[in-house]
Amino acid sequence: MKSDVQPRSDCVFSNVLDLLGDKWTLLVVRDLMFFGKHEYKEFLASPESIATNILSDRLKKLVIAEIAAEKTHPENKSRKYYYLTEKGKALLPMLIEMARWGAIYLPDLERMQGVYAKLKSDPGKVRAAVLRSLRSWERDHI
Amino acid sequence: MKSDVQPRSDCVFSNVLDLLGDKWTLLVVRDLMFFGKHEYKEFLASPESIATNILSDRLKKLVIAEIAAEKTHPENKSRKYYYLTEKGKALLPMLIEMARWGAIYLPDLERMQGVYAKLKSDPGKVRAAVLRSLRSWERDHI
DNA sequence: TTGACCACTTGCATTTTGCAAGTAAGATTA
DNA sequence: TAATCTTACTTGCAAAATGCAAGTGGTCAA
Repeated sequence: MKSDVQPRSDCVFSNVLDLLGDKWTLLVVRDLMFFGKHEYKEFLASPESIATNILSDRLKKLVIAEIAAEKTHPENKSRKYYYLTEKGKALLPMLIEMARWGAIYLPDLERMQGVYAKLKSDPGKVRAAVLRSLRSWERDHI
Repeated sequence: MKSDVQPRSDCVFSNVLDLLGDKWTLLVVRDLMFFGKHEYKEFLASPESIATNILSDRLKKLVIAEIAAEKTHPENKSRKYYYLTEKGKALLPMLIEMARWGAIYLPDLERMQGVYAKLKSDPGKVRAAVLRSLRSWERDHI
């Protein structure tokens, strides 16, 4: 299903950026992918302090784009789980390359040194571990 | 040299997106990387029809971030060449993974079929060819 | 000297972002 | 059962970003 945004052209980069090309969307994907965050308040608690209307808007767009999916919390109807679809998990290689670029050109990010070291030694392993963790959570929750 | 944008956090994704996370910046990088475009009017002619003030702004930011560089045209002082720095060329793996994601999830983009086929058969070759082309242009012009 | 070209800048309207307060549904507690 | 709390938002409005269309200044060629 298509986003209702009119594509600017039929270039793959343009189309991807129509979906993901803002400062917040990929941070939500990051939280889903790497930080085991699945609920609205967890995303709100990320260090960048996203605004509530922006978070709501981005989650909605990710669901519409089928990059993420949502389900009502099994025990508490006030809460929702968000999680990545296969389409969303498939963004991992791009995010890994983004992080590898950052390892070289943004080396001083204190919080990233552990991740940078792992990416340097075995990016394949990082990828496998992330996917394993995502699937494990889904087995338990979906 | 740092951008004058205050980072939102010390996460690599957040920092990269502070530089690149809008709809236009990576399209300019795309034109530099893949389409042999080096001048302002060439970027203006891309199918997405970027606004002149936005293009100017994004080129300036790419130069400040040292992702691109500029030089006055050797024969005509009214014109400028823009080209990717090593830092800019190093975005290629991320762009390749973005395109590979698009090959799976945005398969119907008519303009992309040739690129999709090449990425499928030999992404390493694509990468090498792009870098070769960039360096060749630089030997002739910088 | 004039007109064309190129790379922008500018003023203003529109859109997006983000703040802060508020709302509704559901859960918990007294 | 009612009051309070929690959660996920929505809303109104201000600020910032985007983008349109016109304009500007420097350079070049005729």
